[in-house]
Amino acid sequence: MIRPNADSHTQYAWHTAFVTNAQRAHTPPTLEEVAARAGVSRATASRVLRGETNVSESARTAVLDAAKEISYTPNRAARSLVTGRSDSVAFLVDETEERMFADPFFLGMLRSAQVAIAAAGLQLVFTVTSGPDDHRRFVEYAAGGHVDGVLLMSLHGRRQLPQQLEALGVPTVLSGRPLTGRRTIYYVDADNVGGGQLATEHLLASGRKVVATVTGPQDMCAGQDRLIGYRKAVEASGRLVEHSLIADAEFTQESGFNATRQLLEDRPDVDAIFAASDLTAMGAIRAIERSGRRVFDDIAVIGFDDISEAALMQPALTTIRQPVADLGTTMSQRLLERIDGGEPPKMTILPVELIKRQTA
Amino acid sequence: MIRPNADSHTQYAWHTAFVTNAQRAHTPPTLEEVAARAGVSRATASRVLRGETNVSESARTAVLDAAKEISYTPNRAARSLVTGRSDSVAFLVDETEERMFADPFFLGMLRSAQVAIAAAGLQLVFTVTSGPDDHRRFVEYAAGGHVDGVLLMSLHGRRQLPQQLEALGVPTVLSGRPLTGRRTIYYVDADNVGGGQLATEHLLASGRKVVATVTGPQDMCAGQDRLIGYRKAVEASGRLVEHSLIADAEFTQESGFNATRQLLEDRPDVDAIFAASDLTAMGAIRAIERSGRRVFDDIAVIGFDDISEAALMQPALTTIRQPVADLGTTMSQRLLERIDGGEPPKMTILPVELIKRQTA
DNA sequence: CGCAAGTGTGAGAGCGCTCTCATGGAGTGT
DNA sequence: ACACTCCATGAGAGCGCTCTCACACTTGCG
Repeated sequence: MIRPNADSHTQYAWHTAFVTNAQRAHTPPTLEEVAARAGVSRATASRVLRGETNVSESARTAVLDAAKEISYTPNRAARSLVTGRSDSVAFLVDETEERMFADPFFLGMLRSAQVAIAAAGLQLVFTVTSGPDDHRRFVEYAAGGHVDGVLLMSLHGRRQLPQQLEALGVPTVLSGRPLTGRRTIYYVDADNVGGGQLATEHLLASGRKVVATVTGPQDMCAGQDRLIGYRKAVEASGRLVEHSLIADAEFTQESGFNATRQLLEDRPDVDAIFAASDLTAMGAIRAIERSGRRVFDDIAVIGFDDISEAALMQPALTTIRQPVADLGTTMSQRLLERIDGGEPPKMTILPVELIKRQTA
Repeated sequence: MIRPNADSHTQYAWHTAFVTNAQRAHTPPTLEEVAARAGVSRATASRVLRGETNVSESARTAVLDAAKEISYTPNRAARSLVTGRSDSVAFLVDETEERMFADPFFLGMLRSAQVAIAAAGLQLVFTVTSGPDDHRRFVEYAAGGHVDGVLLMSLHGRRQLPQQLEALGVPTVLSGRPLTGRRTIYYVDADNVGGGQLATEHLLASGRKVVATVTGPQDMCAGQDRLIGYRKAVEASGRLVEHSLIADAEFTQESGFNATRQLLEDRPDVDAIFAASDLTAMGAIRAIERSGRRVFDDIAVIGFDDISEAALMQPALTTIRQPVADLGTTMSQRLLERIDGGEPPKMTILPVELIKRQTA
């Protein structure tokens, strides 16, 4: 082992010391060295560095000084080995990378999670899975104790991933209400039902007569719930929910465009559309314009999400704002709390908000 | 330690076994257990699992079977502790999160890096730094041996981060030609000079007479080089490079809009614009339309990057395609090679490509 | 003044793995 | 048959840290 000047008490940080082997040049300082330099035992040095209080003031400063002098950073692997914690959490998106990166929602979640997790001193391991093979691999990986917890985004269908992870003792917090095992799973979600309702009520209240909806995918709770909200509002207004006013789409521009084109053919009398996402709404607007009608004047459109493009586009999109940053932050907080052994609320629904712009 | 059925040779995977303590329920199987079950020593089991060849066939299958039966996954922390490798690399973006998430370029890089790194069996630790404080913290972190290498994106100005990391023995690969230390730093970049030249030549060749450019930030090589390309092409055509045809901007829509508005006031005779990025081009187009002129008919516009919006917008944007996926993949490969002790080429410039659409 | 309780400290075990080195048995050459 | 190499294997050390436990030493109280 090459450890130059190990006992020469040089005042320079270890990494500026001369070394011969360029490849494996660096042997970072160990706790042992800090302890020796501070004149205490490894145990005491460890206590100081971990912030325990039952240490004398003199020992504390000696250790802190020594650590600083040699630029000591604890070796996470060693700590991890004994504590059984890895100080990292996985950010897992159950989508193809293509869709993950196409959707501003995920990016917003990644962003806020990154900030929250980094602030707690843990690292974010970023993972994308699509398909059962990936799931199995990830479960194995998590089982190996490589992450202390999982932030799980956008679970499709009735997949059992969260249950499996929890069974392995890996705390998991889900984004979006799960379709199964609602009792046992921790999740954070936006008020999708309330948002769908709010959007539809707004269209109705502004005097629109024939309010249609372009839905999201029905294998995800966000898609389901926003449609439920639409239904509720229509029924509350004393009307009948007409099947011909419900056009199925995904959370993409493309599918929104196609669904709306068909909708406008089937029901030329439509004068308002609640699109289940902003991307869908953008597709709907293109379809409306393509059909020769005018947005707002002929057909009002309201979206869902409030992605950044919504405010910038022409005309600016009226939409239901989802608190993406809050969602990510709350998920992270819940997870961190669970990792520390706490018992935060199992579910949290965050409120949404109507953002009135030019399309409705 | 709770380890139920430790020696009962149950055929069930360990994590389905009954356990009492809900909090720390799980003690994943260890190599020791695999070895015992296979009737070999820890050393031999380790050899098999690491894929060494000097093991008898009978031992190999016994170990593999045993590992499968108890769903064994090696503990990375333990391995890491002895090998000194962490099997993870950092994806570090030297920007505020805001800008990181606003720019499709970074997202594309993140995407391709994620795929490449995951394929190699390593994990991607995602980090965003802005400012010297963050840099210092990151250097400390990397010094602790927590990552085997760093993918560094978008280093601004003359920052010394890559040099520091290399000095610590942490292999680093940069995206974008560094402004300092070019000799010692590994980097991958697109042919920005060639791209700028190609774009400008295309405008000139299609009969445009007064070709302006809206630049990128001049504290980054991408901004500098694209401008150099513009200059080269203008000079090669036998014209003079006019200062009044160079409008300064950042890689954002907003700044592209403002710079172009000013440009059109100063030089109403402009009939073509090379914008240093697609976002800039989008801003430029808005400014052109706002001024009452028509894109292409009055003023041709060409961008740089070929972000996904470029193909979708109306009119579709002519641009220089940067091979983002290749860039990320190549960076990752270079880094992996270096981590394995190889000596890949220090610099790589990937070719760009003219994508002709409707604006030029 | 004696005993219990409290406080700071160090010795040492051990987390799960890799890797070196010694060993023994099979194969090869003379 | 003997020395030799070659190969599969296991024993055991040790990576850097945390944590338990025992030990001295103080302090408080009857």
